[in-house]
Amino acid sequence: MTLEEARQAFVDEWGKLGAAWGISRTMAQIHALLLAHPGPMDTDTIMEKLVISRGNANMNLRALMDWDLVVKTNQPGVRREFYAAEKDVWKMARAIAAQRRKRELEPLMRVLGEAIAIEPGKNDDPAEVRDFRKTLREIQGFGTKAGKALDLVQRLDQSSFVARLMGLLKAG
Amino acid sequence: MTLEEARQAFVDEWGKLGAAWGISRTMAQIHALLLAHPGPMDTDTIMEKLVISRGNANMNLRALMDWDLVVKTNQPGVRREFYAAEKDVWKMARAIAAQRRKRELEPLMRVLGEAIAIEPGKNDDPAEVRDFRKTLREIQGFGTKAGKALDLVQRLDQSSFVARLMGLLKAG
DNA sequence: TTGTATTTTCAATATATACTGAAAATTCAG
DNA sequence: CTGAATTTTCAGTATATATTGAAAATACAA
Repeated sequence: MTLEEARQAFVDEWGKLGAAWGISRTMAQIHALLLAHPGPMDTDTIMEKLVISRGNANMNLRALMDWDLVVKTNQPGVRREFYAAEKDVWKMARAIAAQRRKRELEPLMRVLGEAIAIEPGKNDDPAEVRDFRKTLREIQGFGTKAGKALDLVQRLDQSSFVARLMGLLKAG
Repeated sequence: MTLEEARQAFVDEWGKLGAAWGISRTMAQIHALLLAHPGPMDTDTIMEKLVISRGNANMNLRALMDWDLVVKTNQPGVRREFYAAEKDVWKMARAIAAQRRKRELEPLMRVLGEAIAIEPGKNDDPAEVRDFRKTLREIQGFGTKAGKALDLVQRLDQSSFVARLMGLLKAG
């Protein structure tokens, strides 16, 4: 396996992983490509390596920047823009956690709150209402804990968090 | 907001959440429907509530059983099969964690191992190989820790795990 | 400025994914 | 067994999502 083949294998697998996590395959592949190369890369190189159109490359790069996973850089004297992935895995995880919290956890928690707060109509079976609320409260509790965990992840750095977590896990 | 409206809101939101996590919207909606009702439900009721075909309902119920999120039950004297969601949120989370570990983490770790173990060709820049391996090793390290955490989640019950995690997080 | 390299947008199109519906298979009470 | 109820399968179709490519907008060196 040469370097290029290994990179290709990584790009493919990262793309699959992205797809399984609701991120478009191409977006994950661009991310992997940038992760797998030492320096920043320009749009044409990305287009060529992944065999995708300029529009596609541009849109997905924008999405990656939106997720704070990729930043634009400039090379002195060169007009083109270059793109680089954040390579610190911990920062990467934090960026993803922050985004998913905002995009998914928060809307869910809002709906749970509203659904639990229903004023049941007189045709609603009180036992069913109780059951429904109970299930939703459980999910809400789980979500609250997940949110707190994500908050801490935002604040701690990798070494202290992971060290503590690992200590905890060994003790468990 | 009546009970039915609240259920509908929950089903919608859970469907969106599922879609964002790479689970088909309908699969997540069926799951939500079962979570939001006290007893098991038969295929026709699900079809009617979500306005979907029999084939669709059947396929997604099978997928949910595959994920260990839903079980078939029988009612004495009734031929039809009834379906019920696991409502314990912690068990639900464990089931999902176990599946995702197998489906996503394990294949990724295999590819990472293979890519790190490349025998670089003589045309491969040693510095690039070193960089590439460094990035992949970081991801591998992260994956290993995530896997260990998932292992523990499998073994501990909710109260002891969450209590320990919360203690940890407050201390951080 | 002006001209050109570069990025961005987006309607049209292609592709992937999900869904339907009816036929085939299965199950089970009688 | 028999046959009706029920589940399962899957080819065909619909829908959603991703991608292209070229025109428009933008940025910038001269």
